[in-house]
Amino acid sequence: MDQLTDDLLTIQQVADKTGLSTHTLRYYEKIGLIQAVDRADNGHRRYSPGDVGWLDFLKCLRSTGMPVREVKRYAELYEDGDQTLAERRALLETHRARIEADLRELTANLEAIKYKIAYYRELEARATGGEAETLSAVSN
Amino acid sequence: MDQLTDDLLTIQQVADKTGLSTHTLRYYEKIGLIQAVDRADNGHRRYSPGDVGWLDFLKCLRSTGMPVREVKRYAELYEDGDQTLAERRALLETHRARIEADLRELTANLEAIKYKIAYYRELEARATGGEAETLSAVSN
DNA sequence: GTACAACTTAGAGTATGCTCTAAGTCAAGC
DNA sequence: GCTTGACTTAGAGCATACTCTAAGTTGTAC
Repeated sequence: MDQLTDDLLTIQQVADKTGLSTHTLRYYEKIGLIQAVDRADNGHRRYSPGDVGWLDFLKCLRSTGMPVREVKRYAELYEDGDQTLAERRALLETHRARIEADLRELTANLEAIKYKIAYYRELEARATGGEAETLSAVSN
Repeated sequence: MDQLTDDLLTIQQVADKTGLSTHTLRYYEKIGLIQAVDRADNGHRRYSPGDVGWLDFLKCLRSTGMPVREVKRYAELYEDGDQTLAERRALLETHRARIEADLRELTANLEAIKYKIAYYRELEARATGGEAETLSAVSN
């Protein structure tokens, strides 16, 4: 059970490769995030390189916060072929805008946290005897 | 019920100001993310400017993905006074590193999505008759 | 004095996304 | 021929974080 014909992978191999658990891989298939995967004669899943590519992109969408139902919509559009290209692109562009907004917010909040860290550092320095420049007050 | 003495705010005013729902404000207090808020004679909450400042920072921590239990830990340390400064700072620095990692991942995934969008754009252009440069293949 | 709106509580319910369990099949190695 | 390990299924369970409900109190406005 090591070298399969073609480049077909077992569910465990795909789990190792993608970082998704075998549970999650079956779950994603069940809810339609990935189309029915081919089976070996014994009923075991055999993932094609295309399946793995899709899973990689799916992971990218999920880890950037696209909700499962939207990934599912995207997957459905994909199955409907080329006539859905524009709609798929629109979906991705909406998501892209969301990510860019998230990045801006995350960056701004990061600055606030860095500022607080600097403030704490100053308080600690003062507590251990040193005298320092004063950052404008930020409590808590 | 408009102008209260001092700068104390009702729960609704704080909700409007912070964007957290009144439900969430009570929930946060119940689970210890914010210490017991002062009460008016009738038992209604009266939020001080300090409470609001803490809620703002709390929001910053939560929206950057710090888990509730960790925010709670931070809140507890804060209540224990100055001797917890170093620990609080350590907590924030760990969180900061997490945010920076998230930013890197988000940025990388954004690039992949932008690339896919560009690929779709090219396919669409080709479909409507135009001939274009070929981006190296990315399916799905 | 009664309607109304804003608040109070404890605790139940919901949304999202997995994650795990139980029972069973199957092929390979000893 | 029996153990072992990887797989299969349906469906239950769990983690996180709210979000809402029901029943009750209070204070002002008419």
